Amino acid sequence: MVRKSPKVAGARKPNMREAILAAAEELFSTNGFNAVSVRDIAQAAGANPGSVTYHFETKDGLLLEIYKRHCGPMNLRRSELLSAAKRVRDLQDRLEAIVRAYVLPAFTSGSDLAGGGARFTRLRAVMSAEGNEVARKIIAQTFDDTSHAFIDAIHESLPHIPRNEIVWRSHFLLGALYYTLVTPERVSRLSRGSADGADPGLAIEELVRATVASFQAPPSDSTAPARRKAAATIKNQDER
Amino acid sequence: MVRKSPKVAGARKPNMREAILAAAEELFSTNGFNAVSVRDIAQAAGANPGSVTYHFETKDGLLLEIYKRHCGPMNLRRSELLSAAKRVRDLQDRLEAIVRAYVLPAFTSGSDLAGGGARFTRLRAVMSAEGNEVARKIIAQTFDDTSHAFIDAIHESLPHIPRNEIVWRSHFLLGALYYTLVTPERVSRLSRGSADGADPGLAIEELVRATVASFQAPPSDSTAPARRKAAATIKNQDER
DNA sequence: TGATCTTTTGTACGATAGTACAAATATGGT
DNA sequence: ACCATATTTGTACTATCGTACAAAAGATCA
Repeated sequence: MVRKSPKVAGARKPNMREAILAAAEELFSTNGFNAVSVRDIAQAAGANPGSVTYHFETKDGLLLEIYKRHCGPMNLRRSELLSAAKRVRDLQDRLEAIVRAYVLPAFTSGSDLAGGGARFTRLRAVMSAEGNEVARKIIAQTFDDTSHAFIDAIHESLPHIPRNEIVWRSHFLLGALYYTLVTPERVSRLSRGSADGADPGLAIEELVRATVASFQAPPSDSTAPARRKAAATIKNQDER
Repeated sequence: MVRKSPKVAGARKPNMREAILAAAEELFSTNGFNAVSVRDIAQAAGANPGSVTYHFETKDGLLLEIYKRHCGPMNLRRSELLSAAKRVRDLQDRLEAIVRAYVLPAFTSGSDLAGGGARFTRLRAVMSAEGNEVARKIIAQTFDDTSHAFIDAIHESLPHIPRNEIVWRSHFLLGALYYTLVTPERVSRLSRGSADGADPGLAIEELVRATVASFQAPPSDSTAPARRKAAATIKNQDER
């Protein structure tokens, strides 16, 4: 008897299903959904186009499976890191730990898939930019809980900042995160080669540092009655 | 006689070329390049598919023309606002003015095209996510000068921050900007309806506020020899 | 008005898309 | 060895893609 297991036969042979998933992930995340054909994916995976249909039925089904594969592990990792971060005493350090707990799983692998973290996050970035419907549904279902948990945790470490401000700023964090994964070479180009946009460690540190500071900014509404002047001057110029 | 003017006949008749450009802009910026067919564009513009070929030769040519149409005005506007911002005396206020000069033209119109600013910025976001080649070339040629000008200006108002840090943080700014235009409804959803992600005025204020704070964050390198401890603890946990 | 040029229309062609499906092959239990 | 099942292959169908191009329609000016 000993574990025959009709599916996922342990390891030995190259698993076509996995190869297709990996190829699709890579191609979708760099070229977008519509620019990649099922034939492209099959070729990259060393498979036959029919195999894709066999394993995933449709192209949408393939995308859906990629999401299902990654969402669980990544959110689990985030929960673990968030729990640990919440136990940090010092409020400043706790905030940084929370932000790091959000950012880190997006760059590194959320499961045993090699390098899958950054690739999957890049995929999510591209799908959200393309307004992909399949992705939109999954994302709202799967990530909103996590997002709320992080927003609440950040809010607790910054009680004087209104929750809406936290929402905005965590939205900006996600945008920065996505963009860094989608266009890392732009950083290298603009910094004249002295910084590598594709270096995950560096990107994480920079992103965490900047984001923590942004969360700590004073709220926009009904505060700082002074100061306003110079900014208002410029603003009037802006709008003719 | 009285103004016949072969092109751009003043107003009266609907200008097909403009209609096609507008339709393409809208469709590309919401669905991506590859998901939109020339026929879709023609239909949305009330034109014949052949007209698109006549005016722009190819689909790529149409995209190129959209970029040419907007890049000049938007960069001009940014230059004007940047010049004004640089004249602000107070360093803190100047930084805010510079950031605003960068953000504002991306939301509001850079020329007389109605509401074109946000739409075109959204288009750039989507194209960059899809790795579109036509866009990539134009962007590097057209926007890098502007980006450097802003980075330098910010650097001058924050002399103690290394230039590379400014590059990273302005990169994050652009990512946040893009993402806000691409997925505004996410803000509304997460803030439980009490904030409208699609409100440009609100988005600009929040973005400027958060970004200014992020620029002012202390540099990551070789600073703050204390503090490090708690963060390092969490980090070790992260990496197993 | 008639001649000339610009713009729009209608249609068609070859390429490629997603997917279906039967045949071929590999696999694992008996 | 045999069978049943799982997987892979090869191929074909239909739809739609970007684009070309000739004909129709509209505009401009002598």
